[in-house]
Amino acid sequence: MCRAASLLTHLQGCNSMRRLRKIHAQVIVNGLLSNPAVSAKLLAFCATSAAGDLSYSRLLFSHLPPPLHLDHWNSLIRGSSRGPAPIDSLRLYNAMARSSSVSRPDAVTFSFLLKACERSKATAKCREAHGSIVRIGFSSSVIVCTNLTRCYAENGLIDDSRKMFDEMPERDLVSWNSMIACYCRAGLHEEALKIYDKMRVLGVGLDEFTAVGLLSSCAHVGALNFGIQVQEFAEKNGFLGRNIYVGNALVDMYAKCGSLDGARQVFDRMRRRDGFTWNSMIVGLGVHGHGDEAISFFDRMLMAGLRPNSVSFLGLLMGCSHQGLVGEGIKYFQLMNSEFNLQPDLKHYGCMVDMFGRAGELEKALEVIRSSPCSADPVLWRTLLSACKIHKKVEMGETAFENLSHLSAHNAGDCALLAGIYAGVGDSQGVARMRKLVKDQGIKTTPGWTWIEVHGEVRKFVVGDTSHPDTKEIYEKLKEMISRAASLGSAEERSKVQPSKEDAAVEGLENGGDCHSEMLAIAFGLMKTSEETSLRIAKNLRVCKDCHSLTKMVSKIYGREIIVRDRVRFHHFKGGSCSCSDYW
DNA sequence: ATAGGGTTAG
Repeated sequence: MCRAASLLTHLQGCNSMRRLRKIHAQVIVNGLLSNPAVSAKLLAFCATSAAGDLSYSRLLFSHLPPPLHLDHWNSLIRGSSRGPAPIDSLRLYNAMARSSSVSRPDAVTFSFLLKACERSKATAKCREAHGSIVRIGFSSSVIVCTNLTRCYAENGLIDDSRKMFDEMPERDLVSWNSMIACYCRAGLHEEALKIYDKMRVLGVGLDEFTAVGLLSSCAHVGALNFGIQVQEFAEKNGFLGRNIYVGNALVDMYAKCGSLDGARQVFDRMRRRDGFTWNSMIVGLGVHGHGDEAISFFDRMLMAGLRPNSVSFLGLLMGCSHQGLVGEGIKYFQLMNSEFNLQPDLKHYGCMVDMFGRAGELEKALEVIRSSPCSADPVLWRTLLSACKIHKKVEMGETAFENLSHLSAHNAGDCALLAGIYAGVGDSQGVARMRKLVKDQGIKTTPGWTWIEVHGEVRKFVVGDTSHPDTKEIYEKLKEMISRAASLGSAEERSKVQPSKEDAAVEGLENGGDCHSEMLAIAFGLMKTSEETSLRIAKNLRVCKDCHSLTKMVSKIYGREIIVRDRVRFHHFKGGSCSCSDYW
C-alpha cells in the first residue's frame, strides 16, 4: 500500500508521457493496476491532460482488470470529446451503458457526452441524452442544462435550444452568455441582442463573455450604437484592459459598423495584440476599400513579430481588389504561398478574379479561375460574370454563364447579370432569352434583406416588405424620397431615378419589381431619426445600381451620411457621392 | 478530483 501511495505521488507530478510510461511500468510490476485510485490517475493523465496521449489511454483502458469505475469511463469520454473524433465519446457512453460495471452515469458524464454531441453534430444522441438526463434526475443541474442548450443550438435546433433555456430551473451568467453565443452562431443576431435587455432587467450581471458575444452580433448587423453601449459597460468594469477578446471584438465591431476611426482608437489603446486584433483591422480596412492602409497594417503586423494567416491575406486581397491595386494584389497573392506557406482558398481566388475582372483584365480573371483548384465552384464564375457586366463583355459573359449552367448552378441573379450585359449592348433578344430561361426553369431568387439599427433596436426589412406596423408611413417616405430625388436632381440624376433600360431588365428578373429592402430601411431610418443622424445599414446582397444612385441623391437631399455594408464591402454615401467612387 | 461560456475568415 505504501508503494501505491508513492506511485500516486509520482503521478501527481507527472508532466510527460515519457514519465508516465515509467510509472505505468512500475504500476504493473507492483501489481497495482487493480488499484482503482492508481488506474484512475493513470487514465486521467493520458486521456485529459495536455501532455497526454489519447490512444495510449485507450490501450490502458482495455487492459484494466475489472471492475471498471465511473471515473475510468468519464476520463475516456472526456478525452475523446475534446479529441479529433468526438464521436468516440458516444461509443464509449454506449459501451458503458451496456456494461454492468457502472450502475449509471453522473452529471459529469453528461457534460462530456453533450460536448461530444455538440462537436460531432449528433442530434439524435443529444435528444436521447436529454431523455436520460431527465429520467436519471440531472435536469436540475445548471451546467448540464446549459450544455443541453448549447448542444441543441449547435445541432441547428435553435428553437429547442431556447426552449431548454427557458425551462431550466435556474440560469447563471454562463447560461445567459451561452444563449447569446448560440443565437450569434445561428445568425439570429436580433435575438442575441434582445437577451441583453432581459439580462439587465433581471440583474444577472455582465462579464467579458457577455460583451464579446454581444459585440459579435453588433458587428454582424452593423449595430454601432448598441456596440458603443457594450463598450461603455466594458470600460466601466475594466474588461478592456485585462481581456484581449474584448478589445478584439470591439475593433471588429467598429470596423464592421463602418467606423474605422473607432476601430483604430480601440486598437491603439490595446496593450496586447494578437492575430485576431491585427486581422480585424486588416479585414476592416480591406472591406472598406482601403487596400493601401491594409497593407501598412500588414507590414506593422510583421514587424510586431506576428505571423499572418489566411485571414490576413484575405483582408489584403479584398483591399487590393476594391481599390484596384492590381500589382499589389498579385504580389501578396504570391507572397502568401512563397513566404508564408499558406494555400489560397476559394475566397482568395475570388478576390483575384474580382480584382482582375473589375480592372477590365478579364482574360487574366479567366486564367485565375482555370488555374485554380476551385474552377468547379460557381462563385468564381459568378464573380467573372459581374465583371463582364461592368465592362459590357458579351462573349466572356456567355462563357461565365455557360460554366455556371454546366455546374447546374445558375440562379436568377446570374440570369439577370447576363440579361444586363445584353441590355447594355442593346441586344433585346438576348434579354428576352434570359427572361424566358428564368420563367421556364422556375429559377429561384435569393431573397434580399437589410438590417438597420434605430434607437438601439435592430429592424430587418425584406424585398417588398409590408409586414411592419408602420408600413404605410415607410412607403409614404419612400415615395417622398423618390419624388424629391427626381424633382431636385439634375437631368443626369433624373435619368437614374428612372431606371435605365439595362437595369430595368435586371430588376425585372431579380425581384419582380418589388422595392429593394435597403430603400425601405433608409426610408425608415430617415423617418425615425433626427436630422444629423447617420444611417447605418447592412444587407445580404450587393448594392444594385439603382439603389446606389438613389442613395447618393438621398444623402445629398436629406444631408445624411448613409453607411451601407453590402455582401462584399462598405459604401459611405455623403453629399451625393459614395466612397467607392461608383466602382464596385 | 473529474463539468459549462468569448473574437477575425467561412
